[in-house]
Amino acid sequence: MTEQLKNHILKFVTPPDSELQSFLNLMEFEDVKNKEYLLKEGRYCKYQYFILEGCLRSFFINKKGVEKVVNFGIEDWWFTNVDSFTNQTLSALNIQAAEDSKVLKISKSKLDYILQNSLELNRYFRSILEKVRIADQRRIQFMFNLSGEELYTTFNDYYPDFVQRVPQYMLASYLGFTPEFLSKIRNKKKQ
Amino acid sequence: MTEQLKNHILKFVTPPDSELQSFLNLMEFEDVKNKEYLLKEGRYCKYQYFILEGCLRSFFINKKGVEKVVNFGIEDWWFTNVDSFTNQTLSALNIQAAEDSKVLKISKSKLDYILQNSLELNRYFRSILEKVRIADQRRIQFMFNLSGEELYTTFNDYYPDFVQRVPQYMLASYLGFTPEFLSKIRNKKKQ
DNA sequence: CGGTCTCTTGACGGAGTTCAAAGCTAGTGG
DNA sequence: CCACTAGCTTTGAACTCCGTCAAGAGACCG
Repeated sequence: MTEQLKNHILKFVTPPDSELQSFLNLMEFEDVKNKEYLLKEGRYCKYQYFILEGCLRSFFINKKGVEKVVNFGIEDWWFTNVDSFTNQTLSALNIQAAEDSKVLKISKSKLDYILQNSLELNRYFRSILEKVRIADQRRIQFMFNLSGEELYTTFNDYYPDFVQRVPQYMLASYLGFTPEFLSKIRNKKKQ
Repeated sequence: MTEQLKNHILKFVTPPDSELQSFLNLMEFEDVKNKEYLLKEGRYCKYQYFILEGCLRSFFINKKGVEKVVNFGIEDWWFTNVDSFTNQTLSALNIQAAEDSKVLKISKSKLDYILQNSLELNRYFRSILEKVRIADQRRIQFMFNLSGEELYTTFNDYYPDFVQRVPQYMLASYLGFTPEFLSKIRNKKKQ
């Protein structure tokens, strides 16, 4: 079950076997059905999740009562609400399964323990954060630079198979516009 | 000169003195005047910068020839183009001083060397990345949730003194709209 | 004092939203 | 196996926020 995470780690760093094993032993398995919640707004985010299969999303409800999708995560991605998890503050976000999913999770105290001792696992999580930061920065750049239609086609080109996996209204929300508008973009392209 | 960086590090971690010193010894000082470039689009981003005083910004020029500000950095912040720096790819961004500034810089190879050996400095840079990730996530949430006017007033409330430090057109660009529109927001508030 | 850089103002246009209604689709139970 | 429902997507008309363009007014710096 932790074999998949082990392989992921070994793509980035090569920790001593003992360190790696004691880390993997701290991970707990969890099976979540589509639409189940791993975190609800107003609670503390206790875990960081490694997605084995399926898809998670984080979102909040804005003043008008509309869901806003902040992030998606799929296989081999780490997923959490960084803010609530690292600062131990109340979460402004929900985390929910967007498909039936299998995840590994680890609590903050256990992760902290590991990161106080393992050089290589620090390097691993630092690398993960670097990648995520690069993704966030690209996303910000795209949001500034592209029209709604361009955002959609760009996203479609980058992740052609992912687009099939989630409802259109979630994708629209993630890209920053309404489902109605996305529908119009899609139908314009057909002609 | 490196005292300020040392203090910053000690707020997060407590590395052995030898590690800390050898790290600080690798930092190089640079004095930049307002509007000087530390990185130009199409080049490699060779350095990560720690800002001692002043203000840096990163930006790109979009298809229409308009400057888009991606980030600002001020005293006690690390600043770089993560994408170009970590992946050693050509930079899509410029980094420019937005005020007369003093910075410390370190090259990728030197930083990598440090991070292969120092547990505590790995923890430091991981913490920095966590903070930065939290900021990016908040920014994405704001951009989705708030109108232009709300973005401005929110930013104004968070960083009231910073708003005075940069030209309005840079701030408008950073917030994702035009200087004309910002001007209209500001004048509406006066009445 | 002259020039460049920055900010303001107004008229117009367009990308995307809102609201409401209807059309699909898949799952559920009888 | 069909009927029903709930959730998702489509469509269209009116509307709004913000961009574009152009011209002018300040402000700063050599």
